[in-house]
Amino acid sequence: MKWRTHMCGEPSAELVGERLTLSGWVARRRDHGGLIFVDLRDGTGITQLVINPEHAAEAAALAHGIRNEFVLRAEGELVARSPETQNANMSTGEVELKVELLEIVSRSTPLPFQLDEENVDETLRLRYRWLDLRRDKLQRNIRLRAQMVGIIRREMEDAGFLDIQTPILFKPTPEGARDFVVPARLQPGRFYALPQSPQILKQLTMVAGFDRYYQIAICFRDEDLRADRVQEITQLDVEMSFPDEELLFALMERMYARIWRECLGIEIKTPFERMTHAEADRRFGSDKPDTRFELELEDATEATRGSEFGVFAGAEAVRFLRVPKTFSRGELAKLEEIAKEWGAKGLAYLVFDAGEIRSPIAKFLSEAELAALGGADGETLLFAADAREMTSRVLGALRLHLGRELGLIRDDHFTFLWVTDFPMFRRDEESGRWAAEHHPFTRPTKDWEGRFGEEPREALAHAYDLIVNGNELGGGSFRIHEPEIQGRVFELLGMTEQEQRSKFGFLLDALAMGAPPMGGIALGIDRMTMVLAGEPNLRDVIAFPKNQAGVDPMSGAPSDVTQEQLDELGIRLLEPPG
RNA sequence: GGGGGCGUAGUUCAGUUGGUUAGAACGCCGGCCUGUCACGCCGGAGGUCGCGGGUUCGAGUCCCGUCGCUCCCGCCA
Repeated sequence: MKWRTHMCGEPSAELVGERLTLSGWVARRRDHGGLIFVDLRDGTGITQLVINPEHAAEAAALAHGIRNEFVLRAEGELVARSPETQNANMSTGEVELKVELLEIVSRSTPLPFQLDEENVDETLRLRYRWLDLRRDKLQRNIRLRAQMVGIIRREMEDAGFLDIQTPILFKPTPEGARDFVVPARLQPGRFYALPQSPQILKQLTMVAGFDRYYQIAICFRDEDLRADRVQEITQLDVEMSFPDEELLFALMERMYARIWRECLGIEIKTPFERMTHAEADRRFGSDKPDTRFELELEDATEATRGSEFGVFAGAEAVRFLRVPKTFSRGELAKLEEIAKEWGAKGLAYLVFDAGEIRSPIAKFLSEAELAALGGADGETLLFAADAREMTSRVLGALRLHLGRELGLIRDDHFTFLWVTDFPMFRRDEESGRWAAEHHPFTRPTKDWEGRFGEEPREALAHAYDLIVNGNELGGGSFRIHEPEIQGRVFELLGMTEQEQRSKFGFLLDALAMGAPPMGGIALGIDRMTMVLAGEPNLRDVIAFPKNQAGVDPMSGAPSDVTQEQLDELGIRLLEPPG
């Protein structure tokens, strides 16, 4: 006995007259008392079964008891539907299976939610994830993800990269995100950490002479969650010795072109556009600009240097957006609210409306200032005057908001962009210390190699991000392979020599024993799938995700452990779990 | 850690200025139905209105607290 000769999405006019066996789930049953119709579904599609008591009395008797999501095996002849009974909405709508033999393989209790219901509570969906995953959209997303990962592996293998696995139980890293920590029974009182990234390990594979490494790696970060953020992310991790940026970029571009071609049937333009971080910030107020629409930032710092309007005169930077629309008072209030959410103290504006300027600040601006700004009728200028970084933040956010609100974004487009020459360091607000913008193993650009320590604020890194439609897909850098440079970076980040040894001694030792120049990239597989599927919720591209509190409503993880387990690990809880 | 939103039947939702027995659709159970495809028709069961407290003659509705979920900020090298 065969479970099936075809999948449920396969029957077509060409198979009419053949004897088929199908197995699948009951998507719907329509019981007419005599005739019974069943929509039988598997991962490939749906075929209609017709059960006629005159042809198959036994099957018909059985079929009255069928309910949604039962698993059936049906055998019969594939027949053409008469023209008036064809269903143009189904790919298999010209045919149906005239059932002769029917078997109920598995039954289902009534479902906790209906599979065709939208907006079902997410906790409920996660609790019964096996049902949720049967739904069209999730089937599509998860299959798309698998297809994409398949392409990635083939491209990486074809380019000569080796899939090398790195450990999941590794060493706590002092910087970056909070570690997930795992107690080590064999070393009482000591802990492993789950890797936030295989960064150091992949560098060591380069020192070890493997030359080209890749891995579909899971990375763990114990931080709060968001719609686009989970604790365990999957990334394509890549590293090469004697790196060549053009080669690396070209490899990624070829890979993405193939993914978009094979998964979506879309030809994307290669090579991707490139832009320095400084340019991205100047033009778009963002380090991950959405370049699907124009609307760029303009600078009025010089033009308003001696302005009577004190807010402009006193600000480190005065920048603005020139929006091709006149806004009402209410709309401007809304925009101001958004600006404030992002840290602005207020929102100054000039509305050039029918020959007049509507603005509470116009009276403070001189003819020369207004001339320099150059507003045309029908335009609104929206200003941010603040520390330069804040103007980027506020106007960058407003730009995105307006892009969406005014329908400027072509959402059938995919614009890929390399952002290069990132700053090497940033000031950590809390500690006042320097922190690595990318990670502490990133090398400075050639220009800054000898002097990054003198002006850390200005120093540029040989680091790059890959952006699509304003989403960061991932980023990479060329690494430091000289132990002395690595030591200087650690020092600048505030690490004593002793700390360097205890935390990264093994890396420094490795770099001191013939380390090749190296560089690579890491690209988020989850986010890539989101973009590819047009899916705004990260959890809908992950088969078994956790909720925002890091709980899996299906299994109940994380859960208690027994006292024996705790004793074995030498762990005592300060409080019993709530 | 902070802010916004939500919580009523198995599910998705409605529920008026606080007022009789809390409704609808789908699902479920029973019956009828031979061309449906969200099949149709008739009947039925199903509710701790998240939980606790308060105001009131009377609370799903108002107030306070609490829990859960969700979105955002912080955080995420």
